[in-house]
Amino acid sequence: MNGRRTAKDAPHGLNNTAASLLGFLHERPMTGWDLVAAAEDLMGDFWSITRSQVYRELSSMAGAGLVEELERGKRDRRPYAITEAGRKAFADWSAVLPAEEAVRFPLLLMLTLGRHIPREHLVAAVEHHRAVHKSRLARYEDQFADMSDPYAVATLSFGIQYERAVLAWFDGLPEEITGVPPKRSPGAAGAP
Amino acid sequence: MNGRRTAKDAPHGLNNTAASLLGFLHERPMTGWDLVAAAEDLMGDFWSITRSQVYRELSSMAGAGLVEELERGKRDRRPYAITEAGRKAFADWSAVLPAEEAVRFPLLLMLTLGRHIPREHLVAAVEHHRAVHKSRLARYEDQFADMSDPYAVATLSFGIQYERAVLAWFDGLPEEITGVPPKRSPGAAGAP
DNA sequence: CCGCCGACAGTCCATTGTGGAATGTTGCCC
DNA sequence: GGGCAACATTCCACAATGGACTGTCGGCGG
Repeated sequence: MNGRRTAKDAPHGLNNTAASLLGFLHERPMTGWDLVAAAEDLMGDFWSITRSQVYRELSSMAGAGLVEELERGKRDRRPYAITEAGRKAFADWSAVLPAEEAVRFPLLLMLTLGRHIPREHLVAAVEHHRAVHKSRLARYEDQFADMSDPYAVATLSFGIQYERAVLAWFDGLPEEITGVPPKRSPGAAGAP
Repeated sequence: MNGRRTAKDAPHGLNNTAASLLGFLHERPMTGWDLVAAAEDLMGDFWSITRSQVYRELSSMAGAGLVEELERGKRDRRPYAITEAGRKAFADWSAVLPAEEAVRFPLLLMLTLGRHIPREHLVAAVEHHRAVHKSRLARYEDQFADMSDPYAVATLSFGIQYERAVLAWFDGLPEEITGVPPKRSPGAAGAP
């Protein structure tokens, strides 16, 4: 086919979560707790890592020599530093094309099956989500003000564009689903 | 067998995957294979179910009496029909507000860590994804033509809006990442 | 008529990811 | 000096994924 490298034959052996940890550890040594906080802060809604996963990956990477455990601190605090092998593995990972995104949207599932669901439930679900997305967009636009790092801005911009698209989509939903006529034309296919 | 209350004994006891299967089975009896195909076809990129998961849920729901196994057909084909209890469980599920969507976007992870990644890798990743999204958008717009069911249209519209947003976002990415100046203003914060 | 290839159908398993409960520690406020 | 909130890790059950594996059948070339 195209001979492109995919995650399958990758020589680094990292999953995305492990790679993200190594990425953050480039800045400074951190504990699992710190790493969860950093990821939550920087990528919050479009990438998620969980405590359990983080600690699991850290100890497995420690075993593989990609990170090393530093002196324990207060409260059993256990910082890890990246090693040379870790930098190498991260560099290898970064050379591989990232996989396509996965979107799991239960509301869409519900709408797809909408034919078999009472209208009032559909309406309630849509209204709920509309509110959630509205407030997320507001939050992102707020954050956008004090941002300068172009990499952080890129991620945040994605969030803003995404939320705007979702909101526009809500506005174009047909009366069968929302109970009220669309605010805009279904908008999806026609010109903007 | 402990007395603990888990998701399984919740009012409806369905996870989203199980619920989606019951939803499809409202139309007609289907096999696991058919169900995977139906889900793939209708919700493809924004909801995914896997074979393993489907067969597991089917046999567990058969045990719970939510579906019943019909006569085996050729090639071990094993259709399931929804039961009254299944309809009830689905109705209960449909009354609950769907959870928020989860977006896992490895490219965003890569960009967030972009500071530690050679520019050429970032550029390659972005270009690759741009192509993927461009062709997905084209595919959706094609499909849009022969669609009448408003529920299917709603899902497809989401796809179209989403892909357009992603493409616009690509166009606004800064030179640090793409290697070329943005085609549009970063667009995220300013007025449309 | 036979052999075999490719699409169909289901099973199994390792790994990854999620969510929450349980446990312990420490700083700090009253 | 007691108690509470925030910090930090561990453990576990369950959900979801993806690929390998097995078997079945339909149709086509020889």
